[in-house]
Amino acid sequence: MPELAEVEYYRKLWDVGVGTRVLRVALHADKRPLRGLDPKAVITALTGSTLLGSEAQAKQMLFCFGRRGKPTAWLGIHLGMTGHLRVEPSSFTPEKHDHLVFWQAGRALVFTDPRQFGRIRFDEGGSPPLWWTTLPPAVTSPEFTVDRLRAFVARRKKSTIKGALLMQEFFPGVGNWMADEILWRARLNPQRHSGNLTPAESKTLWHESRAVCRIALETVGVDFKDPPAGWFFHVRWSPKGSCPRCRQPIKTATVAGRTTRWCPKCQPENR
DNA sequence: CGAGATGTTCGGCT
DNA sequence: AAGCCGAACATCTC
Repeated sequence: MPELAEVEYYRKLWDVGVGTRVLRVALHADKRPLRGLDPKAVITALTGSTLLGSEAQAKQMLFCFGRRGKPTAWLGIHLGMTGHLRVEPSSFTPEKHDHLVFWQAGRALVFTDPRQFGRIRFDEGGSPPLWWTTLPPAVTSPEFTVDRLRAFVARRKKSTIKGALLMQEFFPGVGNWMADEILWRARLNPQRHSGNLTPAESKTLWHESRAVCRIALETVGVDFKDPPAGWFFHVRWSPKGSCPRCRQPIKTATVAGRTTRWCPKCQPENR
């Protein structure tokens, strides 16, 4: 489920626990999401510490823990394909897929991931870890310029545009449904090669990437409500959907290894 | 029951 | 040699 905006939504769910001490930690040390992290190090560092705050970037979340108001440990969570966060009462008992639980007074903060493609990271220290501070510029940021996008698609000329949009190194946070939404709005066929985009098409791709990320964060990211009416989002979950603009039946194919849907009329192949 | 699922990583091939 | 593709990961749902 989780792309850019869903990740932001889940991050905020744990805000109720910010400023509060962690009384107990439970984790599934031998399961995939912990990726071999030393369970003792995590439990020792976080038990008795206070959740100081959190941030989301791309498909990643960073939770800061500390003592006496000073940061001492950093927990990263990537939700993978099926991960999510939630809050339970303090009487909560973890089940099979609850890989990480923080009990505080009156509540439990829970990370669940049945398919276990998610990933926990953990670092101690006074400042955010390198893997966090070196994430690429957000699509919605001023550093995400049309010139950088043109250079990127030119370099990835053998990749389909759909494939390029899924590359986290340049489009951090964009996932399968957002990529389809961006291409539909930009009227670009997902199977076209990145290297064939005209300068004008690259500019449209840049513009729509930013619009989709921004609006998704304002809707899905705030309270998990659907994106606005008229978005491709609403028809792309079934092969029988029709284009919100022209009512043409949409097409389905595997592009860049992912199920991809588009409007054959609005997004023609033209090579 | 089999296919496919909103993600990443790795190995193999060009 | 960079970069693309398909398979693998582990489980659940339709």
